[in-house]
Amino acid sequence: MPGISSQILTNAQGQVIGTLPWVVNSASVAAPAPAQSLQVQAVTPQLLLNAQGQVIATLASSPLPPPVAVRKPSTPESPAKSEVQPIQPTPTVPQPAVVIASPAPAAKPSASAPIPITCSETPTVSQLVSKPHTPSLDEDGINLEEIREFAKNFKIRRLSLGLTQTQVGQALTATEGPAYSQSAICRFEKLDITPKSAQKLKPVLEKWLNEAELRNQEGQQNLMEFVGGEPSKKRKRRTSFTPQAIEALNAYFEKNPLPTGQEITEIAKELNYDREVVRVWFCNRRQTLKNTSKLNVFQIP
DNA sequence: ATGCATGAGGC
DNA sequence: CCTCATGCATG
Repeated sequence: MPGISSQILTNAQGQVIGTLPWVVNSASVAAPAPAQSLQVQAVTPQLLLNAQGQVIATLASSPLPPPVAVRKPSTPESPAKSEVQPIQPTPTVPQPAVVIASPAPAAKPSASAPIPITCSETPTVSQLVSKPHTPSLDEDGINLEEIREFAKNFKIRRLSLGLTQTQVGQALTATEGPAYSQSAICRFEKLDITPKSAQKLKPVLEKWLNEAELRNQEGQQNLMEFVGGEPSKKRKRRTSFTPQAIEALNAYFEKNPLPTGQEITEIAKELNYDREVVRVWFCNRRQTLKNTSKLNVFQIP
């Protein structure tokens, strides 16, 4: 899928509110406007990137258009059905012609600075008062909002590049640095992981994505090549519990999510499953509960 | 997208 | 044995 790139529109919070597909290296401009192009005529937003290729601001020749409908670029392979849903118009204030997106989420050790230092001018009341940002840090000082923000952003930008989770995973393992699988990408996007994991993944994905977007602009999409299935140990075949067993296990779990060795043995015998399998089931059950009740709380795609 | 499995680190 | 971070395998 060469030549396809997109322009990303962001609001003051650096949230992506839309993407504009465009043709990069087409032979000429003689071609009539793409049939399915958006109706954002007259508006020619520009992207301002920082050294890391991050979007730090967008320029619009006129007042920003009303929430632009996102056009889902057809993904090359996976028939992915429900990948993107319309982006809800972010509850933000009127957009000026020049909006400065989130100040490059680079290094930000802890909470945000108290009062924004402005030029030698006396701060206005609104400046002092408007502190609407509730960083909602978690117990470990992780900015959950920022994570959610990036996750949402990541998915949109990934799709804009026409990449699947699998491709990202492969590319990620191909290039240097931490490697992650499709599963990891999926879980990150839907925040089905602990805030800690998310924060660890974020920089990796961020870096990779920026590089991918750069290559894409340069036409070369040679970021993907390779992928050799290496020898993998033989795994135990995945156990498939019967609906009845699941029901029983859940019942036991409700009674006591942390059964003792004895109890596990009994449950295993009762349901006629390998003891170890039952033990792992409880472990996974507990883990799932934790993961789906953190960053995740609120969303339901 | 998720369910079950693996392995490291910690009591 | 548990928790955690991850991934292979599967519906």
